[in-house]
Amino acid sequence: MVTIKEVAKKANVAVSTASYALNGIKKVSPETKEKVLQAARELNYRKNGFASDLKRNSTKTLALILSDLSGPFYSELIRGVQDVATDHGYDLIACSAIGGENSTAAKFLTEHRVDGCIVLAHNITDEMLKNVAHHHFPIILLDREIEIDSTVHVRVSNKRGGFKATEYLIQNGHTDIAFVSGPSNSYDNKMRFAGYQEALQAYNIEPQNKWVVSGNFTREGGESAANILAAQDQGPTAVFFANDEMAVGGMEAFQKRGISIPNDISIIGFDDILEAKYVNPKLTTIRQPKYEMGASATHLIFQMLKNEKVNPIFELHTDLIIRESVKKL
Amino acid sequence: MVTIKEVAKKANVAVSTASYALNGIKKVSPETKEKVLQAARELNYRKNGFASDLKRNSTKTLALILSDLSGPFYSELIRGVQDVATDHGYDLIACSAIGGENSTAAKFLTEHRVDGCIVLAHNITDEMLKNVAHHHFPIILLDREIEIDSTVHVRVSNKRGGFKATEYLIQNGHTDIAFVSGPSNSYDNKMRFAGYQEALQAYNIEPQNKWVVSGNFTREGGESAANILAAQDQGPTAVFFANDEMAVGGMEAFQKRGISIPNDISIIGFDDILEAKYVNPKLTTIRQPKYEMGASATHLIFQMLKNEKVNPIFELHTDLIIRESVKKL
DNA sequence: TCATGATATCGAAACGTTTCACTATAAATG
DNA sequence: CATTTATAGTGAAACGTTTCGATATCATGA
Repeated sequence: MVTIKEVAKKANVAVSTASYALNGIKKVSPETKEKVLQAARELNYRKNGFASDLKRNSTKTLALILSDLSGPFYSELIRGVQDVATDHGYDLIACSAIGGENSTAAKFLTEHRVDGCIVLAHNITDEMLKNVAHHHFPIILLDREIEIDSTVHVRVSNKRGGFKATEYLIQNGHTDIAFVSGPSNSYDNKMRFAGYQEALQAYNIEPQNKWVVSGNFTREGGESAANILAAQDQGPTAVFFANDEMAVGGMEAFQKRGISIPNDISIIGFDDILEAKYVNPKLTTIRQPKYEMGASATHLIFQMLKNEKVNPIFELHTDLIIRESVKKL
Repeated sequence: MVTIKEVAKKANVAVSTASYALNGIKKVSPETKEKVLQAARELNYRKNGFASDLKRNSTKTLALILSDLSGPFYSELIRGVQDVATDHGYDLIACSAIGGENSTAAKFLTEHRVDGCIVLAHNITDEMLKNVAHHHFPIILLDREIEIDSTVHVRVSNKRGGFKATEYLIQNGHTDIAFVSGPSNSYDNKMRFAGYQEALQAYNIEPQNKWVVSGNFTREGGESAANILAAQDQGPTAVFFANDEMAVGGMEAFQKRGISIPNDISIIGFDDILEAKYVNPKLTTIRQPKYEMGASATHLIFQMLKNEKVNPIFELHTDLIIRESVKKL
């Protein structure tokens, strides 16, 4: 491994001069600069990033912590993060939280390996975040409930979104509305369900326990939830799936049983994933501003890095996207 | 930022002792160890990862370099990488090559910030890889052509796959077979096309230029390619899309024009993406062993890190997955 | 009792940078 | 000409760890 010392020696200058030259600092004359760069080229010098980060005490890198690198995840959200980070001249890496305490995520979270983190991972414990959060290390939390000092939440108005979805079904004449829920430890899911309940109540519709079934936010979960609903003798006329992934699975399952959408049953989802407009019929859903979530989160990090005070909660709103999967009764 | 020095002072030991204690090295008595850990806990000490990497001269992390973090990309491949890396006690980070020379990827590639790299990104130039490759820094290349010393390629037998796909159509009685190609700078695409041509020749079918159209590996590209083909007065009876993404778009476009699959036209894809079995009709395609690609790539890295000699090319094979989108004529 | 070895601890050097405080030279000022 | 100022370059300290070699303590057994 060739170091800056060797470059300096080859160029016949002090290592400080070499460093200035390599970093393009004006203090050095054009000739010596060229001499140094030439030497570096000849030796194929590559700087050691750690050494430099260590000295500079800053990495100019942000980490995006995901439950699992191998997705599926919101690519638009990532694009939002990426764009803003790049704008600020920062690098972005993504790492996985699989393995909890021993995960890569944990390593990056605890060992000062980045200047800030965006956490979108259920498998990082609140405990761990508490231990690691402090004023000089900005952490942005997505889809979480707990309050931690010096930590910021970016959220979407899930409850209002759940309300809107349900209300839309009601306005189309439905009263027998099922809810297919995600994992019970998801904050998003909890809020969407709350919105559903609130809408039923607002319109004086009696909630039916048999119509809330669990689907775990996965396509397969959606399928089995649909099967459960379809098997009931007194089934619902509309289903609100707590995310699109489940809705897509559910539609598939209904159709396989010869149940037509939206003629026999209406479907609404949540998220507006890419696929939503490619399924048949196209899925009516609640859109989350995913790009904006990523971008806002990242903006917040930079504000925190500049020691500006920021509001501990940042909420974005949702939109109803009307397509073809809901029929007026 | 509390350092190991402060921990040592608080525990009344030398910093070396503190280091031994914190790293769980036997040399230190149980009592002092506890004393140190206690002090560390009280001070909320977090080690500085760089300093430690710098000294140890190893990071125990691998980087996966992707064209764009915000996908779409092969999650199974990533899972393969992840699993093997974890098995070896290594961490994995993903970074984006957007921005070329100034990308995060470039930074990780050049600045010794990881112990090895897997590159799945067209936007990293061959030039750059050449500059950075050397014996102590394992780099595995996916979907690339160039030969660089001390660099290893993991490939899939794209050509045989392209051959198989085309042959399957031929065996089903098709002779008028279109090819929808990906970007011309993709090695994968080039080989799949070569397989297509070879199969036509093997069965004495005259290739038709008007039936090879370009779709850029994207869904939209697939749609427009399908539209071009559908507009021809003498259209093909079967289409081989060079990847599934395009095939899905193409199917949508055909169906929108009232052309039924597979009754009016047969479709075959390449990749076997998750969606392939969810579209209607289910897509017949060539499966790439994506998990195995990731896993093999990572295994190769570890062999290289152990200074074992490895073959510069590692090829995996493809399988024909028969579903519903091809009809026997 | 005295050498022997094991055990626990310590001090200091090292990893490869960056940057501060300085010096030497040359140019500019009055 | 004497003095200031700007410029180009240097040496050394520092960043926070790990680890080598040395030392001190103490029990062991001949």
